[in-house]
Amino acid sequence: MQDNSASILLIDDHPLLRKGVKQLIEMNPNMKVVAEACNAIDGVKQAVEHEPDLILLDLNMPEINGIETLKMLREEEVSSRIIVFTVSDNEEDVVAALKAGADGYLLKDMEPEDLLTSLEQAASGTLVISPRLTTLLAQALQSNKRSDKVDTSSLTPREKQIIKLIANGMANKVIARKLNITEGTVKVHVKHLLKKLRLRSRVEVAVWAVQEGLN
Amino acid sequence: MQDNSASILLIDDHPLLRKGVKQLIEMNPNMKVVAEACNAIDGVKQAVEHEPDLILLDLNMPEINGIETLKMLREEEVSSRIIVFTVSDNEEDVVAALKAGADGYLLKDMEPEDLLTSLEQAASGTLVISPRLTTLLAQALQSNKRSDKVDTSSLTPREKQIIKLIANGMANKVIARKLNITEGTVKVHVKHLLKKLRLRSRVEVAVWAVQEGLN
DNA sequence: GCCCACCTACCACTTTGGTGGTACACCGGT
DNA sequence: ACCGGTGTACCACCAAAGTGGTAGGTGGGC
Repeated sequence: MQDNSASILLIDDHPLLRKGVKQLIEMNPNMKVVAEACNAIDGVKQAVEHEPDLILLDLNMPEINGIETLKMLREEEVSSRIIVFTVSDNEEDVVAALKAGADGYLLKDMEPEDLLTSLEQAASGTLVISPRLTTLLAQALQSNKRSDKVDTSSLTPREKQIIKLIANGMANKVIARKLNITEGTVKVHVKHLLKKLRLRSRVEVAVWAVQEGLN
Repeated sequence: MQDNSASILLIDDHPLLRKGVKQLIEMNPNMKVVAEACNAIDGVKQAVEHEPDLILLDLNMPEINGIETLKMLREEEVSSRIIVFTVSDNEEDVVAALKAGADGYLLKDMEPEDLLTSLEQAASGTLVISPRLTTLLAQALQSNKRSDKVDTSSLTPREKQIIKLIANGMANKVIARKLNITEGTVKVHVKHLLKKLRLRSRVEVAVWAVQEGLN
């Protein structure tokens, strides 16, 4: 806050890389590295102490990995924007990072000048993502299509309909009213679909349906 | 299958645009427009009849919109790759299309040559997405962070823990064993968190937790 | 015509879930 | 030293969910 340059914290277990990134960043007078850390514990400590505008966080770290670190930072209610900065273009990592609340995901193989502009954007509040990851993100959203372990095909239309209503949190009685059938009949359908899906309660049905994207 | 060029079906209510796209596509000898349709019903019919390699689908259509059309095509078990081709860079549209199983999402303001290469990629099985949509997709995945309508802050650690277990489909008894407390105590916690979250059953808790990404 | 899958309905029954209340122990803050 | 929040436990009670079985009506397919 003393000057108008964005303060940055680097968390990465690789000293050489920190050095390089720091040099790069400080070529831009609008940004300044105010602290560095080589592991999660120290990173969280520095973050709490400095409350930087941006945190550049590596995913591959010994002991506690980046995602965990991210969660720890969120627990501490650090207000900084957290940008994951890593070599991993693995779908799971990207999705996990974003779900954990990352404000950006940049790959280490970016061109230096692109990195700088991305960081400036991030500092100004934009969610930044390496363009290479577009397809990955789209696939993550599509998640339903793939991996239908349970054979949803054996379900009758009525059963599918009731699954959706259960996934909306409705009780048997409410479902019965909505479909103009008796509660007993709803129970019959529920019983059958539980058998078919090999689940043990409507709660499991609900979470399964939501995760499968049956809306 | 007769020749090795990719067959394409255009579904768009705008004849002029169909004409333009068709001309563009047929500049590439590897692709061929085999049919056109100006609405959902006709589109599905043509799709079933021709089973084209690719379907270019507009979202803004009278009567039945593109997303619904997409679902209808999936219902018919059409094997074609379906590429949404639209002006809408609206997050909801993109997400809905991908969740409904679109194999691509391209914006109409693309450069013609980029469109051609994207279509070629799509025909060869790649999921194609207009680069402009990256940030949008990322935001969709982050969905948890934003819009905490319910004040999750008032929950005690124990309650949060139990919410997660409920979201895993566990019964009170199972939760009790896992936490080494009595079932009665679990019920107490459930009762309290239902009040705090203003929900009416553990099923609602489960779907809320899953949607909020509390894993 | 008959069979089969599906949807519907009713029954009795057990288990699980949710409500209301009281109570005690622990801990951190005033 | 007292208070409030938290976690634990017990109780009784009623509501909801799930199980087993039987059974009638419908519509499509052989």
